[in-house]
Amino acid sequence: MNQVICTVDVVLLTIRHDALMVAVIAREHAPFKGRLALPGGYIHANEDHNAYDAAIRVIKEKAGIVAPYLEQLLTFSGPARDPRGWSVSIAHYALVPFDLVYQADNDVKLIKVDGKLSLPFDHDTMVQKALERLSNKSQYSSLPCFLAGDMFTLPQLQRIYEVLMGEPINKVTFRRKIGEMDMLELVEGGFAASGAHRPAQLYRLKNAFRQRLMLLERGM
Amino acid sequence: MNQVICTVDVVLLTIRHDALMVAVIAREHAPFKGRLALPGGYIHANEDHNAYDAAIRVIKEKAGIVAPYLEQLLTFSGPARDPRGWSVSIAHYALVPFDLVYQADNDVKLIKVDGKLSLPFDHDTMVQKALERLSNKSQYSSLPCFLAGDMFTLPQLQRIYEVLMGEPINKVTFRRKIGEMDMLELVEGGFAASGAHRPAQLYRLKNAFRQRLMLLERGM
DNA sequence: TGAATAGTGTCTTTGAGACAATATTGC
DNA sequence: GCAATATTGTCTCAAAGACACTATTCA
Repeated sequence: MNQVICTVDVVLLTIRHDALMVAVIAREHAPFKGRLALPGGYIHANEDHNAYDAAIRVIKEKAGIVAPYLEQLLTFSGPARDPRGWSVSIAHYALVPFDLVYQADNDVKLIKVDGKLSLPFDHDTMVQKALERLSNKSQYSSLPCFLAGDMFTLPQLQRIYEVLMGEPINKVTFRRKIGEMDMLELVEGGFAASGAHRPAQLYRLKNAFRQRLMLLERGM
Repeated sequence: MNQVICTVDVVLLTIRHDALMVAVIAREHAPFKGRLALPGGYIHANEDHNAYDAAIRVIKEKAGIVAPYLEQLLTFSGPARDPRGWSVSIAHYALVPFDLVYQADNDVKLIKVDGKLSLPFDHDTMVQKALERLSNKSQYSSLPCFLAGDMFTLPQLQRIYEVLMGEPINKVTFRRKIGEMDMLELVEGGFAASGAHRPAQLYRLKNAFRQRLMLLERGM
């Protein structure tokens, strides 16, 4: 009556060339052995403090990194989503700067999220729900900063916001909002030169905002 | 290694005399037998289609009603939250008009949520998270309508919004927003007389909005 | 008629977006 | 200087809130 399989899955997202990418790995075991799927695994009751810790462990084991941002997404459940039987998967989503995924020693493949994914289980739905959550939260928080690297320019950050929200933002408004949030500090003497034009000032997140989200009263 | 207990819990909320109340029931079995706690129970793998259906079943069994609004909240997990062992509880929250809870034949008790609750397990946290979610969603959606009855006046609805959001709303702005959402229809000849003053017009939700939320671009 | 709440009109203030002017770089 | 992008100033327009006026009921 309570034969329920308990797992966690992680929708690990990053951004590259103005495109959102999701991390997938070839499955080592049945079911769907060899197929590309979201990183995931059983909850280890003897080892994990809770599902969040299980997700941290999965990211570390499968992608070799510690994600700057990780949040519980939704829990998927039912008799048919996993051929092994009635199952529960506590889905999470993680945001990681591209360099962090790329430099790590892992077998992760990155797939653009705008095409058809055709992942096994209900992983397509998980990705879709993660994108919805991300799109919503980006409108009224500092969440997108976790996809930028340690240092970034305001035009770069604006492009990230635009990719996540799926629509252009007014430049003046964007800078006003970022100013209101008061979460960035200027990198002294740091400029990003990228061609025959004025270089952009580099910024970094203030320490206080590396651990928590800044919320906006009114959205972007 | 995968000895995990799987349950669902429901934060069933209603509003009475401008105060938010949560439904609790005396526990029939150990642990915490006799203590007031959120309605919940094991997932029945042979019977439930998924966790959402399990929550519907729990509400029906324990409170004798079908909630107009039900949504998955968060999943709570860990070795210590339930004395029976490493457990997962998929928490949901439900919104129900007061009359529906009150008329039903059940053993539900309603407690104001503003005092200290001291519920067993991590149920206090569940209630707190439900209130946060409710407060957030109320700012930019029609969610509070599910706490009103079949018919209601605009002043009544405004008071519900104010209770959920925890702050007063400008009357003119409120009516402008409700008008924009275009989700209410006037009840012909329906007025709520309540004393020595002009009676208020009764409205009801248009049919299309009984099943889905209306979202606002900018919040209340 | 007076008190009380419902409902509406309108003015003021605030904030978002448009536009454009200035700044800095490599060629 | 010219092209290209960064950064900032300012004007315009739309939305939110304040205020007040009218409407309707019962005592």
